[in-house]
Amino acid sequence: MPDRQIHSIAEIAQICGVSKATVSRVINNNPKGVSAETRERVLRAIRELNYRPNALARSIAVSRSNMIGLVVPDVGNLFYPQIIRGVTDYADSKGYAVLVGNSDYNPEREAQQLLSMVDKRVDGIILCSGVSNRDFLLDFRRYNVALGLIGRSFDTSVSNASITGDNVRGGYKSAAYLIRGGHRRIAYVEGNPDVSGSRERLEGYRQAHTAAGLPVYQELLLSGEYSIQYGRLAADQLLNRKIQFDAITTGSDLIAIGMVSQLLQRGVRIPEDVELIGFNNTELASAFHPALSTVSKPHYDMAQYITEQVIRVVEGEQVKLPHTVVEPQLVLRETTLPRPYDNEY
Amino acid sequence: MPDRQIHSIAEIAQICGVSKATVSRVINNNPKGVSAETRERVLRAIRELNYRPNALARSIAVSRSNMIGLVVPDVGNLFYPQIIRGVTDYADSKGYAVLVGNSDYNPEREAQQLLSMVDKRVDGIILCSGVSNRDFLLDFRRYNVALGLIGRSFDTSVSNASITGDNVRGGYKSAAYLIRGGHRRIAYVEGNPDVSGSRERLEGYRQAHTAAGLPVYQELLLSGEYSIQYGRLAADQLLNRKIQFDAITTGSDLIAIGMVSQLLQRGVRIPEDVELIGFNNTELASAFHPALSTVSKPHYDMAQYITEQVIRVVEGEQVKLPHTVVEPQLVLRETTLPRPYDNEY
DNA sequence: ATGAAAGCGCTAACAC
DNA sequence: GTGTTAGCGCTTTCAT
Repeated sequence: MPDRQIHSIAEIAQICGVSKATVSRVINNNPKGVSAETRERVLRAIRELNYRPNALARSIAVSRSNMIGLVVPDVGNLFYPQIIRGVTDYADSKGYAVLVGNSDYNPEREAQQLLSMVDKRVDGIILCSGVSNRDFLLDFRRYNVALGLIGRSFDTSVSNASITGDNVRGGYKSAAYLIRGGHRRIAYVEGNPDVSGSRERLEGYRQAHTAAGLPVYQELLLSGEYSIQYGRLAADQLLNRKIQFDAITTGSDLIAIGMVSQLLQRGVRIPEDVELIGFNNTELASAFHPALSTVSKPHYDMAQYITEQVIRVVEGEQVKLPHTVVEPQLVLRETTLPRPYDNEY
Repeated sequence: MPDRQIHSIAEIAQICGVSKATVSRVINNNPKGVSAETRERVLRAIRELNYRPNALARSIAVSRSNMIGLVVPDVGNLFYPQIIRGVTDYADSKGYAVLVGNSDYNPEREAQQLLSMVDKRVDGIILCSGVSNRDFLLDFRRYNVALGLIGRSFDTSVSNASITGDNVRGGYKSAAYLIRGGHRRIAYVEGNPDVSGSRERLEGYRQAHTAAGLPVYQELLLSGEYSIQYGRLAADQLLNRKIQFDAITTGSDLIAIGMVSQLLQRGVRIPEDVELIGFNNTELASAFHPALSTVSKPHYDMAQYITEQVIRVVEGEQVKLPHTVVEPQLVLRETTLPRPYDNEY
């Protein structure tokens, strides 16, 4: 059985008959201050003993952990893989490890996760469409960790950087497209109503109606959670309560999938009887059958972008465009009827 | 602007006029060794200064980080949310944070991620259906971190615990069901062929054919990657090459979804013309239209389970059932034709 | 080029 | 009940 040891810089130093400082220099391959031959000797010892420098110890010495925290509502939700991948990819490319946590759309849990990451002294945090209120976040800044927001825009004072889709515009575009198609009773089905994105999309939905001089019916406004299951439930509710509707916009592709699935099962034809538009253009939207019409944003890129910004502030670099909002695009597929559309509104 | 400071135990000690040891005692609410009033005084200072103990410093002092590492092939793949959620849930409940990394099905990348977690001195690692070979893993044990494997079974010497579905049985069951349905040219479409699960499922597929006295045709064996996109591609290949097939088993629901999607589009009826069975019973399988018949395993529970085991070894507790394999179940839905089946083989 | 020593923020053994 | 001290594994300043 080989030696099962984690060695320390002191051991290596002793073995090579040099000081810890010297070993430290070669580890961080400090270009100067160590002769070629000692460097070689040290490197050999390191290799032979399979020595791995203790990053934690290093972190406390330099007050820099090279870790960033990522807190999302629910890593189990099929919307997040893109985000997580974007963050891990960029972080990894810059030598940062990423710590993940779930907030479960719960402000207390979210605060808890955020603080737990502070305890671990992450250099920066990426908070995904949080439920935190402005005051908490503002206060949170006292901990002096770089904070990036994705999917939510506050005033700029609460974070170092943020990127989000324009949810109002997104809600507007999908509703407007349906209105233009002649629909007058468009159901709006949202996920968690506490999330700011939900409220913003609803606002867009309202604006589209107002702009067209149409009323908004309270009974057509549903909300629950961002899941396939809830989509099913919502479809059942609409049908069971015999609420009349001729089209649907949703706050998530997952909800959309659940609804389509259930609607179809109950004999409602899509898009002939009911047109429907999802949200987010996840991988699923195009694969689903029928393929979902939806509102698209480049989540992976957005995740990479916010990670870049956060790391920039960590490393003291200039952050250009700290607060960005991206214009969502309507992607028309099979759950809507074709009609001329040129991204004109 | 409020103070933006991270304080240290020394500051708190000084402010309260006590020693660091005392502050340490109250932080770890060491029940004995500090009077009620000093405790109160210290707690107040902590609260007022918003002091957060440095977990990194603590980690190096106690040689325990309360972090566990999770490395999966691709956090962006829709199969992993369940796993990640299972791991984070259990870890969180026990006070552990989780570090995630992608291996991209690449042995070098995987080794890199594993070592990077060693550097961060995670207490344990959960490796998800890795591509590492036995020798590497065996050698890896030198670093003395608890290792749990999910989705892959080696001989027990390379890990402290493991859990996996019985892929051979899974492959067998789906092929056998199709054979029993009278099919004789069953395409087998896999993801990354380097992953052990792929080979095992293929083995099951072979066994089912052998048991029925049927030949296996090389041209019906495809593999690529675990994605919707590859499923589409595979469907096209089969069709374009005019390869005759009357049923399909796949190594992943994602591949299945891609295939169904493309097959339907090209006018192949499912299940009338071609029956198809997915693998893993992800959330998508039941939501998809038509709902996927598939092979099911309780991934979330498995993830929780392996995390529990890993944490047990970290905490020096007994690990019962360290190496577990779970029997997969055939779940029949709409991509297969109904016929009597009682999980009898 | 190399080493000694102090320091990072914490815990723990021991003394009082 | 509380303080002193050494130590965890590293970096870094300052000598030499």
